[in-house]
Amino acid sequence: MKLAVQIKMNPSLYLRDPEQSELGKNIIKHSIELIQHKGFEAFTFKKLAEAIGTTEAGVYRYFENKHKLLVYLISWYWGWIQFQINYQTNNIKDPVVKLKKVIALLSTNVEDDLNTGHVDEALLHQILISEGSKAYLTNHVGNDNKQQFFKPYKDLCNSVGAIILECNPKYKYPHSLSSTIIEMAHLQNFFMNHLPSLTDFSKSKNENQIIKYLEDLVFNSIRS
Amino acid sequence: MKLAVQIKMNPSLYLRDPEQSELGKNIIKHSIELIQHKGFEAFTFKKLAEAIGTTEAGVYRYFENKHKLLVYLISWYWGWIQFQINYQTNNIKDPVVKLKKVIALLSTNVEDDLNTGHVDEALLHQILISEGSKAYLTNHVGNDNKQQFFKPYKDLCNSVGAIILECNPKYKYPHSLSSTIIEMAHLQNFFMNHLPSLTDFSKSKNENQIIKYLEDLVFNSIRS
DNA sequence: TATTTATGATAGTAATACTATTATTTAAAA
DNA sequence: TTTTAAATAATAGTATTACTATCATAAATA
Repeated sequence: MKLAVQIKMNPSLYLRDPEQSELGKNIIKHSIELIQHKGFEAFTFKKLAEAIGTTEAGVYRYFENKHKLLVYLISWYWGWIQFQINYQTNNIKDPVVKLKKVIALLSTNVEDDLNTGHVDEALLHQILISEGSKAYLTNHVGNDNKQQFFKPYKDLCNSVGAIILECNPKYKYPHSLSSTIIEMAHLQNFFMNHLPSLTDFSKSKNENQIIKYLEDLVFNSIRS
Repeated sequence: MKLAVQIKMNPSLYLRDPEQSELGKNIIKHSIELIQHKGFEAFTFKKLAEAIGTTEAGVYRYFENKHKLLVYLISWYWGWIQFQINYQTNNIKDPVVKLKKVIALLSTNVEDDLNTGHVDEALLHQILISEGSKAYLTNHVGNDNKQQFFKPYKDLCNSVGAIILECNPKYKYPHSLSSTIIEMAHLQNFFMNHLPSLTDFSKSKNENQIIKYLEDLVFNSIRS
């Protein structure tokens, strides 16, 4: 039997639930491929429709615009990562070990999760690295936030913050450190591959170095 | 006599040097105001032309497209910050004091520098917070990088990295820590104001807390 | 004074980001 | 099984964006 992982999505992100139809699932699948390949700026609903074999209007029936589609994909990813974290740290007692696991999960290039048919998590991870911050770096972030578009991100930030506090209940900046870990796991990866002189990982381009850097950063802060 | 600060810009960023004419200076001045006010996505050359009282074609004679204009503004800002850092840490011997000064300069909301007539640094600082990462988070980052568009950022990262090494010559991640400081000085500020639950500065919304957080993060790492 | 150079005014194009309409297919309810 | 509703396909159309091109005029320079 297939263990179907279902991520609960905020309904105000879509007009029609893409999980409920083949066309919807195709929109998700191909938008991930296209955004990853062309970049979010060059991605259009017309190109998406062509890739699927439907029409522009068909896509608009599911998503109001490409920004909401991006936020949908990103929310999905955070929900999925949250699930991975819960699952993989479930029976770990030591909060330090737990936090290391979280850092590794956030920094490692993901493999496609076969439990989620139409979503390629490896590509989605790449989208998060290159496009993730565009979800909130907009003029309408306030409105989007009111509509709870960023709840999965905030929830994740809270979970990680809680583990940080388990490590050291007196640490003063659990949320900021948490958002720093999450953002830097992605940004140092982007820099490593595209602007290597902004990192110290230029030669080997190995994500394990990012993990070591983040562990060094995080545990020196927490333990002091 | 006026101490005119001139930031040397990469000529491949523009078609005609905007510093050399009134129209050019107006393009800089009004683009800063418009991008800050409307956000980069909603900013267009047509709106800019209307604000200045020229035509779209007039703007296109100076900048090939709005992305290059954004990169121009951001490069200008990094050049200016570099100058501020050099100037304000000039006679400081202690690298720890120097690094604290750098953190403060990067994190503090800037005042308009009256030595630079057509550039409002306070607004430009806001642009860096909200739009800064869009300069490099594109599909054409490789090409842009080849054309040296990000040199001012890299130079800054190197300078800060050098100070970090002065504090502790054995520290392993000077560049990554440096880019972490620079990015987080802006991102924690954005979060504080727009997604406060991703930070621990929600109530007071005071940038001094960001400075304290970054100092804690940085010096615990360096000194260990 | 002649001539280069920058600007202004105007037009035009291809692509983007949508909205609307109608016909057709598919699936669910009666 | 028929009726009805819902989803999709096909097509068209609009306003805005992101440009390029042309030509006249004003200002600066040789």
